Amino acid sequence: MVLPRAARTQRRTRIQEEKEELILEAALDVFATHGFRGTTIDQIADVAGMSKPNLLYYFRTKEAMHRALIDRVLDNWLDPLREFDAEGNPVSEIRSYIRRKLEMARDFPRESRLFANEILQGAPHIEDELKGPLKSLVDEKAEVIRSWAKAGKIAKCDPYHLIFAIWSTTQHYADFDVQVRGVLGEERSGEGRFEDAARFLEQLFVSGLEIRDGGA
Amino acid sequence: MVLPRAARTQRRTRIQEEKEELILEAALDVFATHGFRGTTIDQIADVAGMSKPNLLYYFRTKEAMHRALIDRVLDNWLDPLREFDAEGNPVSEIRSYIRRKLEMARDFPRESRLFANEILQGAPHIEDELKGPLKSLVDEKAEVIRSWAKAGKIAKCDPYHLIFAIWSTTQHYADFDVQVRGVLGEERSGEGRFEDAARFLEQLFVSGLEIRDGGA
DNA sequence: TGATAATTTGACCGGTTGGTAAAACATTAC
DNA sequence: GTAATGTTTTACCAACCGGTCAAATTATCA
Repeated sequence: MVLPRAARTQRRTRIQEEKEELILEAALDVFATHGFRGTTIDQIADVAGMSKPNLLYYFRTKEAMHRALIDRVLDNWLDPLREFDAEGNPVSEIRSYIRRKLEMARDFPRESRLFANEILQGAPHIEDELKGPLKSLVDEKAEVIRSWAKAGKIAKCDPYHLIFAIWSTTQHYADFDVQVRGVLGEERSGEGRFEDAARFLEQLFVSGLEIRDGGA
Repeated sequence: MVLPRAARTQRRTRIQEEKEELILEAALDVFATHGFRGTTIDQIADVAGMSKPNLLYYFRTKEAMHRALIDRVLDNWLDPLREFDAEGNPVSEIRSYIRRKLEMARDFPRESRLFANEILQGAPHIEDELKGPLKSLVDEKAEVIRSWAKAGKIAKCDPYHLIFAIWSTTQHYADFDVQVRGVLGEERSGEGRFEDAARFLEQLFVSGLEIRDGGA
């Protein structure tokens, strides 16, 4: 038989698993920097070190590769938020959420950029996920934050915009990396910038959410 | 004569000015959502309501359109930071900088996304601007912020990362608009979200930068 | 009005793109 | 070993891409 992988019920051979991984790795590289439409199959094949028809044997279309990547990334992307614990100490929960997101920006910048590209271009492939699972999870965690505020453990604030602020500030170091490095200059563009960012952001959010006399 | 606009020394006709504007308007639409490589001249021509050769009469290449847009946007993009006044009151300067950036995200989302796309894709067309004029301006303003901190007017913090945080949180509402609206749900996706965001961000940054006993 | 310059169009071109067909080659199962 | 299955390659195609050209049309102005 000559059916490509997607048509089979079960993953079979070792070679399949390896090649699919190799392809997705290459595809991540290219999609992350050029977006869906700006990416060509030839480019991916080139990075993966195989011929285009060979690549198309494993993923029948460009869409299929993109979808496989998006599914995987979206899931990982939400992990740090899932860990957000309602029972924990508010300040340290927020602090460690920031730290985890920042680590992801540092360790998986391509994944972050793939996601950013998708959203920037109007999320044509993941609108349902945004309005479904993603929204549900955020709703749930927003409720946790709201209850902390109500209990007087942190300052009153809109929990949704708090989450947006944590997302944007942390992902900025992956998505806008070129700009960050351009502005910081060569001498401050080492990995140390992530520690500086962590220090700053923890300070900002922790003291920004501290309860004080003037409240609200 | 039949020389396209770029070759002429002076802007001549009314029709030229109108058409160029029309084209850039259309190009902004398309570039902002598909990025440079993902955009086709046909698409732009279509949105602009003219034929491709006609469009190419005004801008000889896709690059030329993109460059014209980028130049214009980059300049506007920096305006709010330029207004940042060393002599003003620190807290209200930061507050109004946030407000201005948020207004830009609300009123010029396509411009923000064009810029974001360019950075995401590695800033191939504006690397020089990033390391030159942009860096210089940020360096200058960072020095102002540092002096405020030294004078005890705001909490000590890394001024570069403060600026990054303001950029990312505000632009988030333009660049990640689909996601923001998806998460907030239909009922909170009106223009009111910008006011909520402003309230939240002003609170976050102002009290996050306030001097307190345990200070930084 | 007519001459001149500015604008618009349709037909076209070479290169690239996403994807296919079929056969050659490699691997595995018996 | 050999038959069946899985993998890779070569050759290809139709559509699309950025861009050109020359002719047709329209605006400008003496």
